Amino acid sequence: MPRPLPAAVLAITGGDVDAVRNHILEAAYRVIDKHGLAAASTRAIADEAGISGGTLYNYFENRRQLLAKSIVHHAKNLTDPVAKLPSRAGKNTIAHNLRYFVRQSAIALDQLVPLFAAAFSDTALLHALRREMADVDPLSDPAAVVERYLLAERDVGRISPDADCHAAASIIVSICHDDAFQRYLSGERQRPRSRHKEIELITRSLTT
Amino acid sequence: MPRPLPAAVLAITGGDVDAVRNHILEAAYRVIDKHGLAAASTRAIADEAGISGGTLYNYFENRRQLLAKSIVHHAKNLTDPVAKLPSRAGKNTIAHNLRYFVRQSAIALDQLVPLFAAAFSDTALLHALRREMADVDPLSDPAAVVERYLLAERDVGRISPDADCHAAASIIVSICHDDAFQRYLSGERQRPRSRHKEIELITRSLTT
Amino acid sequence: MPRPLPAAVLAITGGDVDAVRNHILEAAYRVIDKHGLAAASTRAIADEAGISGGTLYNYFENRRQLLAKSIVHHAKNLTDPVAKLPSRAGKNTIAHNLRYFVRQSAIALDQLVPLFAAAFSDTALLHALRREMADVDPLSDPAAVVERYLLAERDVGRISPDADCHAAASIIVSICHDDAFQRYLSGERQRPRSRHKEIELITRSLTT
Amino acid sequence: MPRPLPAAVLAITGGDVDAVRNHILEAAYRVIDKHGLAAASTRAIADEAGISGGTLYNYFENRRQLLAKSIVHHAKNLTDPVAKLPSRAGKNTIAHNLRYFVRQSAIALDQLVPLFAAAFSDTALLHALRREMADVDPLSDPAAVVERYLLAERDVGRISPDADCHAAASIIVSICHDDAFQRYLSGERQRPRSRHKEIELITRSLTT
DNA sequence: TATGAATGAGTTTTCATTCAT
DNA sequence: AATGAATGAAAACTCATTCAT
Repeated sequence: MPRPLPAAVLAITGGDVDAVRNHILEAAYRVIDKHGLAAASTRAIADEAGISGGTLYNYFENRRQLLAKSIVHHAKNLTDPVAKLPSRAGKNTIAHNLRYFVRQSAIALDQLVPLFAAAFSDTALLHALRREMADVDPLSDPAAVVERYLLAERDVGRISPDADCHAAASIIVSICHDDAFQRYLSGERQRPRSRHKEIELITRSLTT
Repeated sequence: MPRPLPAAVLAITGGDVDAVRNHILEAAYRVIDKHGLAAASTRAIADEAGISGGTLYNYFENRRQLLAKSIVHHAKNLTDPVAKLPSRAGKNTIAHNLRYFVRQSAIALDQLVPLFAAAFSDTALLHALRREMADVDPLSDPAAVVERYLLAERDVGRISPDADCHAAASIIVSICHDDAFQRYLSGERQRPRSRHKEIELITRSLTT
Repeated sequence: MPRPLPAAVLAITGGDVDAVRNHILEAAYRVIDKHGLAAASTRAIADEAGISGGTLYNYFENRRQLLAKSIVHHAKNLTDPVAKLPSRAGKNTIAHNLRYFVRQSAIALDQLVPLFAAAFSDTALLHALRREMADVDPLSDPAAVVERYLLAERDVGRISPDADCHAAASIIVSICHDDAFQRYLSGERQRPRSRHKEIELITRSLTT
Repeated sequence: MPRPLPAAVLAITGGDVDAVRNHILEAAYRVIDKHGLAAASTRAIADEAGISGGTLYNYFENRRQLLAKSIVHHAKNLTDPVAKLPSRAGKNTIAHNLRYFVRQSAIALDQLVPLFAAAFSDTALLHALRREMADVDPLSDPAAVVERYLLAERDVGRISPDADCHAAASIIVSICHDDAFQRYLSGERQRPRSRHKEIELITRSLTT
């Protein structure tokens, strides 16, 4: 019973060690996404990845490390598209651009919130997660991204010089986070709220 | 053979069925609060309540329903103090009152966030929780409370007639929620952020 | 699937809690005796006892505690017959009585040696065993028993007043122990060596 | 593809098959000595030897055979210093020489006892061990060594002609064995007992 | 004839749930 | 309408062994 990876897994990974590791991380994500963290047993992850249970331990120290790495791995992928917001400064309206940000980050957050929130229930996993997150680039922090965008708008004169861009950015991001939590809590996979009104309130305060 | 409840439990509850049920719900909360959801086994809850493991099933369908009811039960208790905000309309400054709300709700949320977030890890528990929450009085929804307060301020003329009180209230609440999650995620039991700047941004927009 | 103990176990124990505990201790001993400590998994013990694996944990903290208690439980039973040696003082010959002791203790040691020796391989088990042994009556220590016998013989004048009864007793016991180890190590369940010659050497030294 | 052994191992063994085998046996002993038999996994042994896990199986049938050979290999090394006892005949006192033997063999036995006792826990390992021991030179048996020494003393007239040297030797060795077991069982790494009194009892019986 | 990843049966332990008492 | 022992299916993790490379 020992040897090669199953054909299906070999086909995907080419047998490359890093590719197998990623394959497992993604399998873990799919399990959490579909059935929740509580269902993400080593058995379930191994099944989803199409490998044997023992094989997980050739790639990861233990279940918690695997889950933490899976969560951060996914978070990195998701925050990338959001990072382009600052380059939109000067184009369209500010409200339009912020709505775009809210919409884009909703897509990412709908995937991330269940991951992070779930980790809250497991102290040890939360610790592992914090360890993994310490390595992530702080520039990709969404609040910083939004603030950079608003400052760019101020530079091109579309926001009043004394506007508090930091507070505004922080509000925007909080709204996104809370919306995502509410969406997940209420259950029906609803469309994100557009938050037109709230964005309008913010932009008005920035431009007057 | 059916025996009476232990003396200690009888003394507290008087043997009243609803009182026993509450007694168990509170025991469950204490266990979760002290040792986390993962430690909230039926055995641990029964021990904390001072009754036998089997007895739980005379009062609740199963462990998940018991936990969900316990979480919602506690959430209700916690939102009570916040409900008094509207009566502050006309006194002090608006920013002062909103800061008071943010401070008060942080106290409640620091207890609630771990409960809810933990439930996110368990799809079945999350479903049970959603079912229980459907029965909760929507008037006690914090956003509605804040909005009622702002409308009262508009009635007394301290807010401009065309201000969007709904959006403002919704923003305030989102900030509170997100802060509480961030506090828990970052790990150190920090003091809540005051959010002066953000509240100032909101109030300025309401009064001009 | 929950309830009563299997009929076979009920028949033996009458459902009495202490009887069930003893039943498990004896099942554990049988497993160790037949297949060695390494084979004494909780699964194997539960099977031998005719109960479910989880039930073990209603009676014992963990596998190690169960094994340690099983070993000491057995040791107590076995050393009882040996304790009668001192009452033989004055009857038959001394050599005859010592040979009787060697023969009797061989019966006990053939059962005990595998238990104790095996425990040597598991540091944690050895610790648990020492803890359990601390509660055993030191008067039942075989060397003390033999010495009491020899002193009794000295009192009745069959041993010279300046004989070193302590050293002699200690030698006798060492011989018994070593014989048992050798028997177990060599494998064939041989008859114990009579040790006539060695006993003769000792008795001669005690009587001249 | 077949690769050469790692440089470090080649340097030690010269690539000679028997040398590699010995290298592994010694690595196995070091692992058992440091962390106990339970920790002597193939992985741990391979790591200690500086080779790959699979390579073990080119030199040994299976883990059990490897361990058994390692134990016997080590036992042979340890009994060597003891073998010199007979050459001391005629020098010092007999008691002095026997005490020397008891002291020397304690050093060896403190290493051997854990090895052998541990093997007792595993029926299959015990079988393998017995098979390996069948090949060992019986002349190196410690009891035979002591007896040869005592006979030599008899030849030079320091022991009475009708003394039972065989019984005496056997007693001495038993004492050594039992002491070593007791030392290990009692846990504290104590100094070996000198056994003056017992040796005196024996020597008196040999010389009168 | 060295490698080391894959295997899967095996380990100990936990726990929600049931039901005879 | 309380009890608590029995259950057995899970859980995370280990490890001897194999064999394609």
